[in-house]
Amino acid sequence: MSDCVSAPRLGAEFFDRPVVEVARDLIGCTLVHGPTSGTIVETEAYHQSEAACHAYRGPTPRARTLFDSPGTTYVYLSYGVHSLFNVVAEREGTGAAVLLRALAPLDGVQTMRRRRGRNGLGELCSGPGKLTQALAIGLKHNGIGIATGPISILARPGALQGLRVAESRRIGISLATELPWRFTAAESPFLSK
DNA sequence: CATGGGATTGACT
DNA sequence: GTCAATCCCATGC
Repeated sequence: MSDCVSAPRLGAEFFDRPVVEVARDLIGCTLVHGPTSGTIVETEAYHQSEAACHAYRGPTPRARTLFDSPGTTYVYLSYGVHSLFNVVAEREGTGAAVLLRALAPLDGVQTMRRRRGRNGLGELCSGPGKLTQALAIGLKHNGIGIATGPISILARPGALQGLRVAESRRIGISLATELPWRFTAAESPFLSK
């Protein structure tokens, strides 16, 4: 198989599995929006059964999207400043999603530099708020299908099949911090700080 | 209806 | 190391 052929787009069925599996398997896949894309190097899983998840208190107006069908996007505003991008996992009616926390920039690097107001490759997508700014993902992209909409995820390319994935505890939360639900591409220089 | 906090970032001491 | 920005939304009266 040649890596010159782009990897297939992930369908909704990829996300119709336990959210922790989905989070781990998204490492090495490619997030694409228009001319910009990057390799996913850091993710976190969130599930309605633990208190750090927005779905913990049921389908409130904000968390409603989390209970939608697998493969639906969940975008919300953090600290009144940053849009954070998630993809809903598990069957419809279960509140669970994977937060994308960092990418290794691939295409459209100049566009990312302009949107971010930063030049360093390591400053473009190395955080959940940074990658949405670099890829121009905002609240208007909440609740759309990752399998058919303008934002897509491509399967892990052959060259990355041997990628080593590390697990650790989630970052930036105060509840359920003991769960090892953060996944990273081992030794990637593009992880969040 | 009023209030408080947050799955972050960047600037500054 | 500290801290403000900025606003949606969950909660409580």
